[in-house]
Amino acid sequence: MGQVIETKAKGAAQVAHKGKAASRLTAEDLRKLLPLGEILDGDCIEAMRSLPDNSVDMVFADPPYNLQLGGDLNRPDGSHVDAVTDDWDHFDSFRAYDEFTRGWLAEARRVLKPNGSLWVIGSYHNIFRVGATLQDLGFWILNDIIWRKTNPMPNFRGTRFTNAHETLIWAGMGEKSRYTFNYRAMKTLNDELQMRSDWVLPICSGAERLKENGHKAHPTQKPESLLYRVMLATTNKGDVVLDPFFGTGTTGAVAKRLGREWIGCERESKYRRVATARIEKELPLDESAITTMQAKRSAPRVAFGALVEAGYVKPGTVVFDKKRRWEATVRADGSLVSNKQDGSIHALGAKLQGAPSCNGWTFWHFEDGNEIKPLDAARDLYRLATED
Amino acid sequence: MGQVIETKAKGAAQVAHKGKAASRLTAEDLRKLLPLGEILDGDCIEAMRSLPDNSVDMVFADPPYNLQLGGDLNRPDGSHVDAVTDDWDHFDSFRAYDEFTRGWLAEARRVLKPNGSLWVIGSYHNIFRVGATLQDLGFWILNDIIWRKTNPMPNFRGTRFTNAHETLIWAGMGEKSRYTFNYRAMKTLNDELQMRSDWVLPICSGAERLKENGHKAHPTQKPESLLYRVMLATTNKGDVVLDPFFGTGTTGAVAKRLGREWIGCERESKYRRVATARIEKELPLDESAITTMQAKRSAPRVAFGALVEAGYVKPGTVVFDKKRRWEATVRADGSLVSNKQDGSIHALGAKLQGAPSCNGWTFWHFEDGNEIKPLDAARDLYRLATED
DNA sequence: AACCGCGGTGAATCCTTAC
DNA sequence: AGTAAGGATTCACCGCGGT
Repeated sequence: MGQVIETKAKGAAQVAHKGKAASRLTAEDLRKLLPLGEILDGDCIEAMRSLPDNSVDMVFADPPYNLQLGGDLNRPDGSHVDAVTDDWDHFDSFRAYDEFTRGWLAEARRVLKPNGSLWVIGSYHNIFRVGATLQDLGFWILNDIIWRKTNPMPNFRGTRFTNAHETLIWAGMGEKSRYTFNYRAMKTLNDELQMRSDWVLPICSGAERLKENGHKAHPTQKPESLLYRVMLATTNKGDVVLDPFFGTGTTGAVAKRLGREWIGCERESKYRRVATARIEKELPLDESAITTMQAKRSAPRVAFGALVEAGYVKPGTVVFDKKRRWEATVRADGSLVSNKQDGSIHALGAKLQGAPSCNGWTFWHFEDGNEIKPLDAARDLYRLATED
Repeated sequence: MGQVIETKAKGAAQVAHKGKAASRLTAEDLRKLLPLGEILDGDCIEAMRSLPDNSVDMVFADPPYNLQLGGDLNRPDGSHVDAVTDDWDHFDSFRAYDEFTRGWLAEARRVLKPNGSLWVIGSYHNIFRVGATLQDLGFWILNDIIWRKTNPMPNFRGTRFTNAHETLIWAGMGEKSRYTFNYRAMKTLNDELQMRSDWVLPICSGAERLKENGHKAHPTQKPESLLYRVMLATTNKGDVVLDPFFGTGTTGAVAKRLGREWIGCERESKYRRVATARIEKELPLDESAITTMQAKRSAPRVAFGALVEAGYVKPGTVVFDKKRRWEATVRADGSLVSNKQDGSIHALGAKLQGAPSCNGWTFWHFEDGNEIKPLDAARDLYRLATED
């Protein structure tokens, strides 16, 4: 396991196993021909060519996103944002990126078993192109999955919405082909509720983030929790998982832990080295432990603006404190305005009282019929109505 | 408002207003030519042809995505695309959908102002194709937004993840083009945290869901809260919003409420009828309720020198950063001097910190009695006093 | 010991106006 | 059109060192 081999060394095997011949081999024969637990050196399309047809159960791919970043970016405190500027993420045009995408997807398709499935992760920069291309190649999308990051990087310049998620596509080989989906495992993992298409997970940081000389070893290391859920959901124990963009080997580490076989492709020797050492250290779980990891459910935070949007509090509503010392009017964005001063329910409450802070939910009240209620009461109603 | 007109009736106008001629008209002239508050009858590509170039501030589109509905597909030239339901022919079906998509997106692009923006909503069936196509046409994606449904329909057969979200794409006209984004309003709406790319909103149900004879009037009616957030974020009061797939008029209803102008296209007379009645009943909010928190950038610009001239900050005043790592003295012309270095409040702050830039208004502080205040506080006072 | 403040950082298509 | 200057802008989490 973890051994790095040269693509070239598989040259002979490639010829022997390609084409229909492979289907005449038994499953066990086929498996013996696969470089299980190895990181293939070189361009992923080339490397995949060394693998036989119809031999892999699942492909997980984290391709370059083609970010097309502009100049430097600094945080409001002046510190510099460490961007992804590596050569491997640079393409000359959408066309060039599409060609690259079509190339590796076609190889992945050849290598996949008829009932295998494909996962790809990406952002809005590339995921629409990837999705359209894989549909063109005959893949059948089963779900798109949203990874909602609990701790994304903010938008420092206040120019757009915080980019707080990434998208994964899960696809089968065709409309009629079968695929593995461990429904019960997912439901158990999710407190006996069906697992949804949005997954709330933190980004990879802390001890899990691999470092070399104090710097991150890879700019885009994915969290193990993400791969954990992917594999638990759509592979069985002993299945073969191929990752064409292996990087620092998150896929390999999680596969080993969960008792899946793995094959990686990675052209940067530095990443291969880091991944090999990482996976070496990983210990397989025993079977009983595999089902114990539980997903945390977080209490939903409700913004006052959401109540306004949803009509629980109408713009124009007059609100006031309990002693009616101050009055304010609700505006469309959930701000309050009062006599030339305005702000959020919390900020305006604080400003008017001259206090450092204020809980607007309990400070401000409104009339409901002839009752006087705090904003908090409207929030309770909203939570009841939108509960999962 | 709410009147339904025939596309054909605009035929003459169409010729007169198309092309470069439109750009020579004043904004007010142009607006008079637009069918504001009307639902254009017919295929949306045809209907959009009746609108002048560069005349619309925002397009919100909820296109059909069911690839089996061949009857919904028309080529850009208006000709009908035969339904292709054979599973072996999915490629052709995608191609027809792409053609249709390219057709309406191209018209939307022509009609949009140079600094306008486009919203499209879809699911994994179509959104990847739409996203790739709009990139190909030159649109520049600003965000992809996830509408995370609080109450999605479960996956009854337990064969996949619960499809609990839809995807929206927000795009500007090009990489360099500007666009409207009401950052402060969004931050306020989200309790003083940046609005993220994942929006948690309930699906449209209950009293909001339009019914006819006890059955839902439209199969995919969108919640008003979704349109509310879209319009509040990316349009200003009085802006023109075009919806090429108007359906039961959620876009029109919310636009009217928020003081935006709207134009719809809808080929089904039943939907036009329902939408017209619905929008008729909608009441606009009054102006003060529509007002939202304003960006600091929109406040009149004040030179620091003006504060010195007016005596709000006296020459010779010692200013310092919050941690008192640096000190400087105010000179008569509004520059600062510190230990042989000098410059504007911004330039000197940047120089001393070795930072690429610095906001001198918030960086430098001064003593006022025994309080320490940022220069920004003096600017606020000056602005209040010199308000017109 | 537990808590607090500070510094660091993460797949990011991240400014606007005047001259 | 290009350049220079003004000045607006951040959330969650982790580790460390001091109290």
